Amino acid sequence: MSLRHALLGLLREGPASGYDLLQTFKRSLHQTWPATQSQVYTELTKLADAGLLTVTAQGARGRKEYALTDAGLQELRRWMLETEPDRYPRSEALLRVFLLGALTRDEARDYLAWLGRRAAEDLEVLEAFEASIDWDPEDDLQLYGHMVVDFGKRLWIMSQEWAAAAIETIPAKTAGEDPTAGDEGKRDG
Amino acid sequence: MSLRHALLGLLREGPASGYDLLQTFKRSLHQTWPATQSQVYTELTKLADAGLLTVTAQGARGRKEYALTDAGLQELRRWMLETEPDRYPRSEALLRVFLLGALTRDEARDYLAWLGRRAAEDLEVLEAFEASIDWDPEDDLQLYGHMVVDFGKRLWIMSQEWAAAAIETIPAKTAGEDPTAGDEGKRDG
DNA sequence: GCCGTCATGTAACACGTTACATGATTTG
DNA sequence: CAAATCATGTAACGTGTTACATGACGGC
Repeated sequence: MSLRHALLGLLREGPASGYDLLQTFKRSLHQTWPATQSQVYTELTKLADAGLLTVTAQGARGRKEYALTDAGLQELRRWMLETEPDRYPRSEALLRVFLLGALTRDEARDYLAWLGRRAAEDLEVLEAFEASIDWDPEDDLQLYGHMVVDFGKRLWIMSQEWAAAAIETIPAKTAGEDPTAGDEGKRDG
Repeated sequence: MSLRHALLGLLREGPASGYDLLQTFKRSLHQTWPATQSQVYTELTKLADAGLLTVTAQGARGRKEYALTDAGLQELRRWMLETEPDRYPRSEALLRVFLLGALTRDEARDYLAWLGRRAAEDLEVLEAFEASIDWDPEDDLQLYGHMVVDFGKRLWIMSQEWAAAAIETIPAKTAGEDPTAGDEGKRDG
């Protein structure tokens, strides 16, 4: 149940509407914790019902501004300090590496090369983003946001190196390679 | 819908029961794609209904052995070749870094140090696992499994380096730091 | 005969995605 | 006045987790 706490965390910076929070998710949190419009509005209503947020203003077009309550801040801190984050992020890209036996070795090499290229693209995007901001270490959002960006950069660099090395470990063509033909690739025992 | 394809992929290696597949998930796939008992049995039934698997044997204690059908192999290859994996894995640990402003700077440093230690532990476990196996590059499961292990090792090494660097970027104590007291930490504009 | 492991299944609930539905305000 | 953007909400569905429920087989 992390979306709840992500919202509490963002509201710590000051009051905001569902729409505002949605923009924040799109702009800065999407690569770490994506959230849909539907989810955000529903969760805000629940959080307000639970007393962790309050509606502080009603603006034009039915806009509702939410603010963190004391109970909300306590709950956020409790979650941060007393619960452990999931140990392993679920990576679909890596699951596919595991299942690469379903493809020919050429197709497997292509997939790994593609992962490497995608990592390179993501790195470029992050570097451009990083360069566009004058990071102030006295501002919490920027201090910790920059850490997340740094993690991302290191991840994509590492991924490229890994993909290149992985391709090299695939043996050159041997006999009888055709995954569409069921089990014939493995004869041995 | 990746569990479906993970099961198809594992059954490519030969027929197996739900119980067998569950062991595989626990032993080798848990860090990449966790699956619960409930989920596996339910999904196997659905896959069989859809004709992507067939029951090839009924053993003792109601054991059912499933095998991949032609349609199943085709579906697996279609998924691997024609669909793209999610771009960003969802990391709760990283989300928390983003929200570290809710803690004091000392607490934030502790969290980052803890992440570093956890990465070190995970690296040790992986290295022990890697050393326990004599990886045969001609066996698909081992070839690609080893790639996943290598990715994990690089990830934990990178994570340790990142955590150490991140701690260094937190400025030494400044004035008025108390996250329990709402917004007072930020005065400025 | 008891315990551990093998073995499967279902029900309730939480979380996440997609699609639908509506309408006000601002800008050109 | 048309289009873009602001702004919220709900319904249906798919996926994932936890808990419950049951029972056979093998070894001691």
